[in-house]
Amino acid sequence: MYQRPRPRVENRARTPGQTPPTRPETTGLAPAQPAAEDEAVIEMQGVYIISVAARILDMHPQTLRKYERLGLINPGRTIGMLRLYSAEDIRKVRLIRYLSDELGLNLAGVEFALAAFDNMSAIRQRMSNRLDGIPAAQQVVQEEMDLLFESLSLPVGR
Amino acid sequence: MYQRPRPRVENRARTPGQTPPTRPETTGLAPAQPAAEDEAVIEMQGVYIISVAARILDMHPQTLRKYERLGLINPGRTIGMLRLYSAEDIRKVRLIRYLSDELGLNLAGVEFALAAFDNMSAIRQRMSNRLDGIPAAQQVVQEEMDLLFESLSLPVGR
DNA sequence: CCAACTTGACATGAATCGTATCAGACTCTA
DNA sequence: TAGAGTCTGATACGATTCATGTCAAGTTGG
Repeated sequence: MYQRPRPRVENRARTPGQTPPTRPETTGLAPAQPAAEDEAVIEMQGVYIISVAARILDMHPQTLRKYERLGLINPGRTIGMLRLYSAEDIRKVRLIRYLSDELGLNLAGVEFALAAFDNMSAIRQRMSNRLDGIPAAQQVVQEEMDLLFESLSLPVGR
Repeated sequence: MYQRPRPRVENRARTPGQTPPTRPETTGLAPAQPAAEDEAVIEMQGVYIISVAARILDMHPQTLRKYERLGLINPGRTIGMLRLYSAEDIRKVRLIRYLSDELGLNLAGVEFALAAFDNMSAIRQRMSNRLDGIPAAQQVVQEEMDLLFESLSLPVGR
């Protein structure tokens, strides 16, 4: 696990379009601003540069870069190529970490699982669409596919 | 990969109920009988003790024991506790090997994938049952779930 | 301006995996 | 019944993977 100098989080939610906050990504540097919200509580809706995302996730920036290199995540970029992590990206990394740390999957397994989730979501949508005129059947599919996702014992919020 | 002394396979298909053939499981011992059928061609319908199963699969017996210890497979047993591998067991090991060797999953990932397959199969069956009175919907579910399984790019026959 | 970012390479320690071996007891075929 | 083969359980090995860490040289942006 990425070792924090102090259990502190200071990144505030920001609206997209603004310039990202610049903060050191290296270890050992004390935060310049006091924390206002807990990591597990903050309502994320902005975008963050890699050092901020790493601090939110309590992971090493190199780990995030590696995930991107492997195609597991796809954070946006500034015009100058700086990585920008959205709330969705953060959520996805948390899922990756869950699959890796809690379930013990290696990154090939994580890739397989993520692809399976995507395929399941897509098929679910396709079935729902095709059953548009049969509400009863739509209901069955919704319920059963919900069960299927639950059976994978994933953390809340996908 | 389990290194064979010679690329030879001599196990014949046997009907269940008969006593299993006894053959050395250790490496370096030359087969006592010449091969009659190719591994990839034989129609398997019998049960095999571990040394024979290992030879069919070209894997080390210890690997098969480890898979069982991890709950990945569940070969039957003789009254005297000798492992008996059915054709279904052999097929499952081949799937495990595909997930491991070709897709690069570790054993935790294999376990996750196998469980996901089982859950998908079960949900598919449940949906089909619940849509018993709506053939059109049943058809949709069958087609889409087929697509879902295909999307996992598994080797033929599961 | 200059701190923080970029890419790319390389190193480390811990963990995993398939394979391998050993000991002592048990099974089952010939 | 002799003995080849299997059983459980432990331990060990080299190769590989993973998260982390560091370095260099160049670029971005408050």
